[in-house]
Amino acid sequence: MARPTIADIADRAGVSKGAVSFALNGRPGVSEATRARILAIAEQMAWRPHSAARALGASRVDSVGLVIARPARTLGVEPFFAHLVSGLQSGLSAHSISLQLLIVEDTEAEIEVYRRWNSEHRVDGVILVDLTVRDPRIDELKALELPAVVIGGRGGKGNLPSVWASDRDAMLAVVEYLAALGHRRIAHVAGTPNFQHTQRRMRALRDAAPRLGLLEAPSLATDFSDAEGAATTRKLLSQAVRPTAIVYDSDVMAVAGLGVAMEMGVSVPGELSIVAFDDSILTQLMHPALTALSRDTFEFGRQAAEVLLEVIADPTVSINRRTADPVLTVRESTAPPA
Amino acid sequence: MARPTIADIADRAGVSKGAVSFALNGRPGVSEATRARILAIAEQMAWRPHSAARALGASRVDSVGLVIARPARTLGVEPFFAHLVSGLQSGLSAHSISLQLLIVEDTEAEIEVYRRWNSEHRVDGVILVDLTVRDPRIDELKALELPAVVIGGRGGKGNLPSVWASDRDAMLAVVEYLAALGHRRIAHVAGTPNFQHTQRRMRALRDAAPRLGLLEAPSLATDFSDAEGAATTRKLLSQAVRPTAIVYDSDVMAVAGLGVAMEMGVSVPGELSIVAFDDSILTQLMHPALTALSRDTFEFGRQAAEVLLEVIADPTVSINRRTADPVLTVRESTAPPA
DNA sequence: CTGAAGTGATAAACCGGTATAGCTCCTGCA
DNA sequence: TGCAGGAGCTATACCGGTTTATCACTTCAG
Repeated sequence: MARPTIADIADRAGVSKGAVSFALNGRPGVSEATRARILAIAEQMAWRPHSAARALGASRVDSVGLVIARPARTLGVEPFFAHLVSGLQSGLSAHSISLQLLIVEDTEAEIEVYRRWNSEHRVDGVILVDLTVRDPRIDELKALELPAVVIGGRGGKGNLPSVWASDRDAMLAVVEYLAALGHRRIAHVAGTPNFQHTQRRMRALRDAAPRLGLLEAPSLATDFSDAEGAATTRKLLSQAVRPTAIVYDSDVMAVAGLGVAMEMGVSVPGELSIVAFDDSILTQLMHPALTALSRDTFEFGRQAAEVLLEVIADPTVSINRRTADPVLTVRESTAPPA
Repeated sequence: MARPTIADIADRAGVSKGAVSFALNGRPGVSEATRARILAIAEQMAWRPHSAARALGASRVDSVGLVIARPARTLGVEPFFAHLVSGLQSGLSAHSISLQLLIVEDTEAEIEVYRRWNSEHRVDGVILVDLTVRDPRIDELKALELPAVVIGGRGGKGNLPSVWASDRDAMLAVVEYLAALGHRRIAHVAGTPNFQHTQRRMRALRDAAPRLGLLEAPSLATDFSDAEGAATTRKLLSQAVRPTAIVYDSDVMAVAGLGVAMEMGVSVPGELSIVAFDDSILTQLMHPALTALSRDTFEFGRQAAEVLLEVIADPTVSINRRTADPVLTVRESTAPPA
């Protein structure tokens, strides 16, 4: 037989389709004896639910979506997303729910995807990353009534459920460590100021500067690319009075920055300490290896999956789950200033 | 109205459900006038097909799958997959077909996924990557009668449709260039010998060695990790007579190798030339920047999508499409030997 | 003028599940 | 003895499309 249906099982067991459905879904309506018999037959016939049929009757699809709106070129190098996706899948597969992944060019296209997914009933909910200030996606998702979980920051004004770690505490951990080493001129090569996480980091640094007695603590915006990371570093190191430490908002930019330092003959960590705000093989392969802030992105994804499933089950709940803080992994790129 | 169905459209247009279905799918059975009227109403009501309903009646799901069996840690750093996925999606979205992406630990789990997808009718076909020698997936997919396209090599003994570039020609381009520079001792830090592409590269080097007058041209197997790449490099550079050039099967290993050269005081490209078999930001960020073989992975993915759709439409066709050869991007890590 | 073929449509079955109303026993209690 | 109530199961409607059998009507050839 090509592909058994519950009707086939019902025939074989001498019961009705309904009874089989009850038995397979573990809901009351059949005796334990009958249930066991049906389950045994289903097992033996290697029955699997037809996902489309199930999605048609009930209205869940057992599938959630993740849209990433970044140019693929940037993506390739960001270990963040690969780990996130793995974690999400690990959290979802326990409930045999699949993940739809889509990479698009911009937020506009991303919103279009949500509309389509929603109207075609392709997903039960979505995961949101890279929240921006006054993010248009929030209103859109509210309007569509599509369950969603925000990753990396609280759910914004729409108060969507979220899974987040404290960017503020992370930034504080970094600068407090640098200050303890004796650094007083610390620069911050930030990401896109439009992103909320970038803003939180900039604010944390600005707030901490007086308390730590920093003479200088500028945050410089970039587009997260290696090119702008390098350019910004070049500018910083060309000043009459250089910073003695630079904090980069991503591993890619930190690596680019290290390249500039070498090119300009600035020794790391002798004359300049470098810290990356994200850890990856990239930071470990460098010479010197870079001190970096490591987060458990896999676990992040797993928790996001969990929260999303709760939200799908009950769209009224509002969860804001804080995850473990990132930890500073000290390597060779940081030392007391000369 | 929450979500219009074809029944709603039929009501509004004063025709039957069947007529609406015919009109929307561009098949005969309705007059041009009626068709136009129905299409206008559907448009106005913002109707979208319910994917599950469609999948139930017909037996296509408008969704294809890609399973990657590699540890997520490796994945993050491989730009290859991000570009491939983007390319696939670009090729698929033109036909509004979605991509199911799954990352699993090993081939066994991968096969399990194919079985599940097939029995749950979740995908119309799949893309296969990292073909191994006597790959068990081929027989499995044949048995499941699940349309599939192999990426990166011909379809193996099962003769599955494929999209590929010539690893042989690529390797020849690299060693011929190195030989032309004057190198006679070239080592090859290869990947997993279990992978077909690794084998093809090893064979190409071995075959070309006599013709190019190479004194030495060993291929050393690794697991593609940065750790083994470094260890193998250390061994090569510890020999009494060192190779003057090393070709690495991946960008990550090449970077690790460069690190070892620096650590051992071997100047690049002065005493050692380095070539990476894959290009990425990684190779560009190094100092010196690495000479690398660049392939158009995005285009690769796009073509694979195209071929897969053809195979789904007609499972009997056997396409083996060869794509553009990779080109050697020369940077600072290669020079004539001392 | 009749029969055959073709056009444009409809009604109903169907895909594989889920949800529900209702039926048949059996048990317990007044 | 009678009846309420629940357990266990069946029959059937339903989800939103696609597909097929059928039918009314026109047209055209013989």
